[in-house]
Amino acid sequence: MAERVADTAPGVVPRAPAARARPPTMADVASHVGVSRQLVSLVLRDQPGASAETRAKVLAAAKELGYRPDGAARVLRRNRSGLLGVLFVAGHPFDMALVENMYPAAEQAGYSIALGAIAQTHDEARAVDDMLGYRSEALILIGPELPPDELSRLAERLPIVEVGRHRSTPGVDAVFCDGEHGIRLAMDHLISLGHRHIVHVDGGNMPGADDRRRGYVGAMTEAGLRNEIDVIPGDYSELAGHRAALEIMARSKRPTAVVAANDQTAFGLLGTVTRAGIAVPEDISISGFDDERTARLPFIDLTTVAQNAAEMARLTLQAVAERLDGHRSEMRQLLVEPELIVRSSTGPAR
Amino acid sequence: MAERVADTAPGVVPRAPAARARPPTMADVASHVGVSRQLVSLVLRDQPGASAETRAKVLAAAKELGYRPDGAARVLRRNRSGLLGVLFVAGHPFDMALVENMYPAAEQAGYSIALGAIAQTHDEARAVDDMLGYRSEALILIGPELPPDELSRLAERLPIVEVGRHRSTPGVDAVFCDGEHGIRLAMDHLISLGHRHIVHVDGGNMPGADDRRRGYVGAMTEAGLRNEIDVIPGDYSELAGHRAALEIMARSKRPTAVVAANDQTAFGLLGTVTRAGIAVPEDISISGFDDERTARLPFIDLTTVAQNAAEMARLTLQAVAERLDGHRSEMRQLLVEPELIVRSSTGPAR
DNA sequence: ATGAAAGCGCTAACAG
DNA sequence: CTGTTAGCGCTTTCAT
Repeated sequence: MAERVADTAPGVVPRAPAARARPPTMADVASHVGVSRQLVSLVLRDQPGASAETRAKVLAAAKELGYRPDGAARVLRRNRSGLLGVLFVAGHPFDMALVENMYPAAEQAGYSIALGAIAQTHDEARAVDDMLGYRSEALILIGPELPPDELSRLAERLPIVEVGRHRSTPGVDAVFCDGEHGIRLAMDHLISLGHRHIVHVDGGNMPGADDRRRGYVGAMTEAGLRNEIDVIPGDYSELAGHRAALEIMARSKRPTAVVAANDQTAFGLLGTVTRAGIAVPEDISISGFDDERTARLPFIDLTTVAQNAAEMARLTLQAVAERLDGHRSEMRQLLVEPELIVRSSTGPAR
Repeated sequence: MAERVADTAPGVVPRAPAARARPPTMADVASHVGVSRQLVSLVLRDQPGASAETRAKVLAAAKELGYRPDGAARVLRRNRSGLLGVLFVAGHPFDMALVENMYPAAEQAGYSIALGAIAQTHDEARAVDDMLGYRSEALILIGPELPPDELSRLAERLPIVEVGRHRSTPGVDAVFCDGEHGIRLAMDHLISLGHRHIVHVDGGNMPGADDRRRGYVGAMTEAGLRNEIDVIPGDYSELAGHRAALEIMARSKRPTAVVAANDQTAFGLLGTVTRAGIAVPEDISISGFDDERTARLPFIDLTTVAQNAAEMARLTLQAVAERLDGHRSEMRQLLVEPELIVRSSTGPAR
């Protein structure tokens, strides 16, 4: 691999060898002020028991010395880490949206977040292990793929919340979006636009995909379109959308609308048919699910079913707090209602 | 917000109140086997000093009791966390690719990774604070936006590596891709295809954008196209690509090729012109930078400059290890050579 | 090969 | 309001 050491920019003198001094401890702060360690502890935790004067002096000294509390020591002593392990799949846009919303939700509940990415290089079991190693007090699993019995086993040790899917895993809380209803919203919209030949590109066995498929089948059935039911298998990926588009374009009789199981699949469909010269929505309507960031881009402008990530994060933290602080022990499943966002990728049936 | 508690699936009996027993300690394992704590410690750390028989018994007991070492206690005692703080921007695809590659690189070097997401809800300073709170031994900042002097100040406390940009920040190591050379590769490719009117949509002041702009200007100049130099301002986003596409389409004399500062901008360009019925590459050629996952999708198939994320992660960990284990104190800047990947978004000038 | 003693930096319970 | 004492779970001497 090509690699070399670049010259340091001319004129820039590298600093003296960074002296990595032992970071200051509470005792350092205390002796600097001339009080006891414990008093410093009180002040830094905003506990009553120190005079305003002492308080000010301690705070000043802490800042001056660049003191930072040692998390390890605190955790050890308190026997609480205040940490919530959040697992997400690297590269799944909606997972990232949930993660972003977990930060403020956790902060409000008085917890902080330890992130674990799931990737080819780092599987879910490893990530769970990491979080357990950090002494996480609860685990928030975004779209977990771990088998339910393993989660149940984990749930005996600490509270677990599955986000984005619900498998009625014993002992495990779940926060998820009503996928069946969400797809029905999209279907109602399309049917009201006159579409009858509507294809669903499903999500295979990805989290929540079965609900969405059920929504499609239910809506078609109730609209008297049982004979038109047409599910193309997929897996929530752009590639699945691409493949489905190729299949559809090869048909002699094309559908007038496609309901994708998620936004990524919808992008695959949209990108592929557009490049083939098929106009959206004039020739074919396409809808997605998630309302990820890219769905809102003006050149995509995808009609989609929005999952409310902020609300899901809020409910997740509520569930966690009830377990940790409220001593709830019965499992809960919290449902968030989705919302249809109509944009320009859907239009009247031709 | 719509919300309700879903019924627990029929037939599923929620488990008994999960008894959150105090996790077993080393002492528990020791007394279970009938040896001392210290011996258990040796065995679990694979240190010599225990008989094969004892070793086996200890391991068995640990597994049986579901023992997990307490990270906090270990860190406290060893006075090393073994943790590397990795900061990334939530939703930046190439950042995620780097993160993925950091895991195996860190593991090989004997470190583990603490992840900090940078998002609207959680700015870079907060994320740095989090990492410092976990007692990270070094900070790996992917495309940092923090001012250089702040980084320099941090670097007095612990090793810092900037990944993806280089600002010759005193005391801070940098691992980055040669953006100037990368863009020149793309330019050479386009010029050899006969393009002369080539536009660059730049990355404004995003990490690495200045190098890439310099590459464009240099290549144009050397090709005798100084008068054709044409830079449209951008910011590495799809939206910037979209806006640039609108501007280009409104012109009476359109360029025959566009060199985008990164892949996201290229997607914005590609998506916008394609939907407007302009054919790529027949009517216009488009190239990107990064080679993120989506660039490889068949319906995008973007000609782009690949940054080698695995190599960058490897060098990053090398830099960290040299500081932490090898006691290097001079700053280093490590350059990774990019590679042009020709796909179907570029073709001969019309 | 095994164990005893000490202590990492902090906080909790209690005494002054 | 301030200080004392003790100990979280582990690793590191050092002695046996």
